[in-house]
Amino acid sequence: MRIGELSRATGVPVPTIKYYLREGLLPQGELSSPNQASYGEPHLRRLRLIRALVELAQVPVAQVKEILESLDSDAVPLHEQIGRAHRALTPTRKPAASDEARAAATTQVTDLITRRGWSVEPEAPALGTLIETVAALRTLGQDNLVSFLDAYAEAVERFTELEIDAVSTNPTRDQLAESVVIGTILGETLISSLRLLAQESISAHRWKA
Amino acid sequence: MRIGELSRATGVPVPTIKYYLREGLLPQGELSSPNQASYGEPHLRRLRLIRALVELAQVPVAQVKEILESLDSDAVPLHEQIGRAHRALTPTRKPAASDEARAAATTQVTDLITRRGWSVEPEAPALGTLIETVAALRTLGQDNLVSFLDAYAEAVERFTELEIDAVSTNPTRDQLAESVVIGTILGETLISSLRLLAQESISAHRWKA
DNA sequence: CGTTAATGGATACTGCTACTATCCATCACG
DNA sequence: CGTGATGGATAGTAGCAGTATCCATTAACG
Repeated sequence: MRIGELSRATGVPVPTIKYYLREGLLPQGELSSPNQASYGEPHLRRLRLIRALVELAQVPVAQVKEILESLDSDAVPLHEQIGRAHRALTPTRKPAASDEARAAATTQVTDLITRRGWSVEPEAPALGTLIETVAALRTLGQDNLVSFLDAYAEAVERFTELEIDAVSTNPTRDQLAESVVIGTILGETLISSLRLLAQESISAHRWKA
Repeated sequence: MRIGELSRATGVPVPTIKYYLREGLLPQGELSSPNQASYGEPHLRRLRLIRALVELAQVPVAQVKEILESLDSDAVPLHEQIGRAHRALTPTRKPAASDEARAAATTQVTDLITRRGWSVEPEAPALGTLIETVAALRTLGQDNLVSFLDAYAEAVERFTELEIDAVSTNPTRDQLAESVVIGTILGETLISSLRLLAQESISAHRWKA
């Protein structure tokens, strides 16, 4: 397959594919002559994955690169691969909430984690986001929403477990890792759309006319 | 309150506040002289909301503006207000999936909606995203994840209902609308962090060393 | 009452991201 | 042999989210 066919098969413009090659998102094709390379099935799959992450899930290109690198490093254990992907997904945010608000949110969140028996290391990237979010919700006067933390956590735990079971049927380690990452990222887009639809439906029943 | 105090109270730099004023995200303060304006409690709340949406939820400034406008238009019915916010949140995406893939995804999604008895208009902004996501998942060979659509939908429906009940305790219509919008957007950040944590925990139990 | 610092308003500039566009020296194919 | 595509390099672009600068006031302190 040459670059043009790759482009036709996916709808991605040739210059964009060249850009992904430059950035190292897409591995180089095999060179048969100084200006002739051939791409295979893996390139096609990879390119589709890139587009799904960039377009649908709105993941920045730089982070897609990190995620793909974590997928390709099959020397490291699976749990660590997932950790890297998580880190790539979580922007390091400077603390915005006030100190008191964050302190309160921190205890609430750690309590929740203890209550659910989750084993989460204190440097988990998502922890900071969760704490800041809880703090922000309180500061914005939405304490009643915060009171659902447990309900959210339970629901999330339930289907994350389902998801990991499903994904565990993958034959090879590589495919398993890929499924986890795709599931994490596209799963989020999925859930978020479902949420909007559910909301629209409920809002229609409750408040329409 | 003058702009400097607003800045000190929120940690947002003065030039940034000026920028939000320029862009119409933040209403003008009351002018007492040609170069002296005073801002009140509402401005403070509004500014905090803007920062939460921009920083935590990563909503683009232009869309925050639309969302705030939908909140401020209290002449229109609540359901329509929510619809506008949803529209602001959903980027109009050009179809990326192949026609067959999208057709299949479309029937699957509409079936789901019928099954759940949701009332969703066909132009609902989230519908397109959901369909494209399902199509992408199939194209990427993740059919087993798609098989959870129903489980996701059920869980989502359950806590969306809870959420709306909670939010309905708000005394005024304005506050209700604001709560719905904050809940929709920050709730998503919340769920997404919880999901990462749950995943980390389960992955630790299952695959660590 | 004079001086210093802050303010509102306008305009310009910056850094970053995700591409596009252009060029050019090969190749492949009819 | 000519035409069009290719790989590779370099340069340019549009949009976004602020920053920076300037200016003519005005507030606040000593």
